[in-house]
Amino acid sequence: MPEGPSLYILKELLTDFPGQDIVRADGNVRAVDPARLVGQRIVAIRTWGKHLLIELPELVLRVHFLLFGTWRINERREDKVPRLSIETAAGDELNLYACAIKEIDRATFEAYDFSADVMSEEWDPKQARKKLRAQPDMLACDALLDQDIFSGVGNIIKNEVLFRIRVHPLSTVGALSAPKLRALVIEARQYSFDFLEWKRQYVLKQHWLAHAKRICPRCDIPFHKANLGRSNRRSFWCERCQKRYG
DNA sequence: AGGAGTGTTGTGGT
DNA sequence: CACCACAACACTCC
Repeated sequence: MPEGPSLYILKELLTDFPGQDIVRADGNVRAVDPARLVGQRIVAIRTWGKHLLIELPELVLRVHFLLFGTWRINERREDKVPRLSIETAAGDELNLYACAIKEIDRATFEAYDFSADVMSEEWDPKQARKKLRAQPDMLACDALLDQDIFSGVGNIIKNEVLFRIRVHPLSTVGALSAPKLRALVIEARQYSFDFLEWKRQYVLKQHWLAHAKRICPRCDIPFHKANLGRSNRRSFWCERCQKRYG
């Protein structure tokens, strides 16, 4: 469940946790000693793209769910041992599974640039365009997955955004017209919020137009499918309606 | 049953 | 040093 919108939903589900004291912490996490968390108060919970940040007085936990990570709130999976399980004085419980958890230092925490997070109120499209213009040779399919530019965008969003704006994944960023570059940035956020709403309604998959699809819904011809770019991730595109720039 | 994938990091080779 | 390919991680679904 790891693209930005899913983390946004997770953060919403955790609104009761800030201000609460941790009374129990355990799990098979290796990089952090759960015992250290006991007695600390949860100061804040934030997300940056696909990162969940749990701020405590003495440390900040960075949780990344990678490809397979899951969570349960006020319930447990019967079949899996949590990577980390936290219980608060009020009896709320957060269980994290199959994720990468590490402690980050204060400076790293404070250096997070929320203007790069497509889900953030601080999202700054102008900054994103500036970063894109600075890397003209970068492929469109790589640009969208670059977490320093579009934090929170994952492979599904990548494919859907490129389809929406009719841009071929192998286009170079520098060859995009100003309006296309603008559209890329606008849709990266817009689609992410569409993703969010569909995810809430459990109807995300049925709204996919390109990702994992075989036929272009606009042209009714087969999509092309290949692992493209430096990221070498799955791309689905229509040779007829997605123009290749550059 | 086997394989692929909503992701990232680290290692080792060229 | 830059760039790459690939492994590892770990789970669900087709």
